Amino acid sequence: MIRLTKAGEYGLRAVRYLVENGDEARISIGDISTNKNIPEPFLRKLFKPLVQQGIINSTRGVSGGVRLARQPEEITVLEVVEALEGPLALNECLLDDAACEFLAECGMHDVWEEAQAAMAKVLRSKNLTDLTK
Amino acid sequence: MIRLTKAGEYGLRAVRYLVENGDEARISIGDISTNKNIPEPFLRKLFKPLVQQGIINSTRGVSGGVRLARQPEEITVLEVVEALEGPLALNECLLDDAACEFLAECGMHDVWEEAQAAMAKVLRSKNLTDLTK
DNA sequence: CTATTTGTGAGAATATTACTCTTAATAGCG
DNA sequence: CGCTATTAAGAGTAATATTCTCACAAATAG
Repeated sequence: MIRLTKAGEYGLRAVRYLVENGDEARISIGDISTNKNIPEPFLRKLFKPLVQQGIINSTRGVSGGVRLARQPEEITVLEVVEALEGPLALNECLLDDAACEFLAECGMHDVWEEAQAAMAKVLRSKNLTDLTK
Repeated sequence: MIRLTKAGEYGLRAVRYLVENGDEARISIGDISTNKNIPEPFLRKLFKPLVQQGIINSTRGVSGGVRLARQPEEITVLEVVEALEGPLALNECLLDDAACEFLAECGMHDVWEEAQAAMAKVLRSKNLTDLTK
């Protein structure tokens, strides 16, 4: 179906919330969940890859929470999407040549590659401040 | 995960087979299935939307089968992909505004729209003869 | 120590994808 | 005309991925 999943949708929504409320030191995942209408335990999971990817910074305990690890201008939308959804790959063969049993005579491989590059270019050209406009 | 499904993969493969074997009047789905290594009953189902969309022409009975309904140069890859996978929509909000509960303040909508347009442009610029190169 | 907040693992519910089996139409032949 | 072989069409089922929940563990400020 070639569509963003809830993981991407929710994750982006949460990150945008952090961009807009970046003044405050740290924001709890519970807050984000309430304000952005995202199931809390699910959202909690989504932060794991964002932290691993160096996009988000988290601390536990009282007055802990999450915040952007870098300036929003320095984080591209592509980066966030790939952290949440895995590497962009419109077709499996773009990730792993072995996945295509007809690679040599495929014909589609190059088309997908070109389409994906066009899409990636757009997502890479936007940073997190672009989302608040 | 934002990825093509087997429906798109198999369907495109089948259509390409028709482009390459267009000389013969009609080709049975069983033939395509054997030659392109696609589960037959599943492939059968994929032809329904292709026929409805006016991409493929089918007749039942002895010496029946399927063939392209138009010249391959006049069929774009986008058309085939959309017949098989449904309309291109990287996010649900691009299909139906009501799907987004935060539309007014979304910020992502325009980004997805732009990314999708870039991708669609590539897929629209390719026709079926491009797949045989 | 205690209240608070993130982290983790197992797994249930739901949606999507992939596949199979049965039914209907068609052409050709006797 | 009616039977039969052949082929597409449609209904129904199984497998897989996604989404979400729950229970508990680990860290931290005060």
